[in-house]
Amino acid sequence: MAYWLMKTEPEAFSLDDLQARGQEPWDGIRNYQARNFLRSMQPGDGIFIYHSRVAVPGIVGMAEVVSSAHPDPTQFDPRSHYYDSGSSLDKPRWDLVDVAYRSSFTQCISLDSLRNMPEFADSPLVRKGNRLSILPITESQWQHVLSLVDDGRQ
DNA sequence: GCCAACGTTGGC
DNA sequence: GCCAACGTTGGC
Repeated sequence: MAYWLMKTEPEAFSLDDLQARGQEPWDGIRNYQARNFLRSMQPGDGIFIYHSRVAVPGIVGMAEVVSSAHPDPTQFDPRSHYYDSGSSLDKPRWDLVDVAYRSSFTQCISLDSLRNMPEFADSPLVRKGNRLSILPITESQWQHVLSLVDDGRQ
């Protein structure tokens, strides 16, 4: 059992969209470090969903990994924005996992507040210029955020 | 919308 | 294998 944080731009795909669909293949990851994290995910792992490129970026709710990593089909589709001509069916370069909606926080745990939590002092999440869209969350980070939303979780 | 920070690409 | 140029991310 491990914990992760996944960023999304709500304008493209929000936590509400995930809630509406129930479950979604998390495609389009095109960064090797993020892909390697995808590959180490297991069904049952917890996920914080983070909204980026908004007025108040932060953790907005929770999801769960419901599949292990498998090839991202968009890499093979020339019409896809995520097409990768350097990838092939027998040697796929990019993977995805399926993600299921779990809950929405009544209140966003903002990046600003995360910066003030000792638990997140060493997290790449709060480092300037960080561009990792998937990153591991420690047990203490997970528990701490949960403790802040315990009475506010929907 | 701007732009700093970063990862990737490709010429050499 | 270096590194400039480029494209993208994401806070602001």
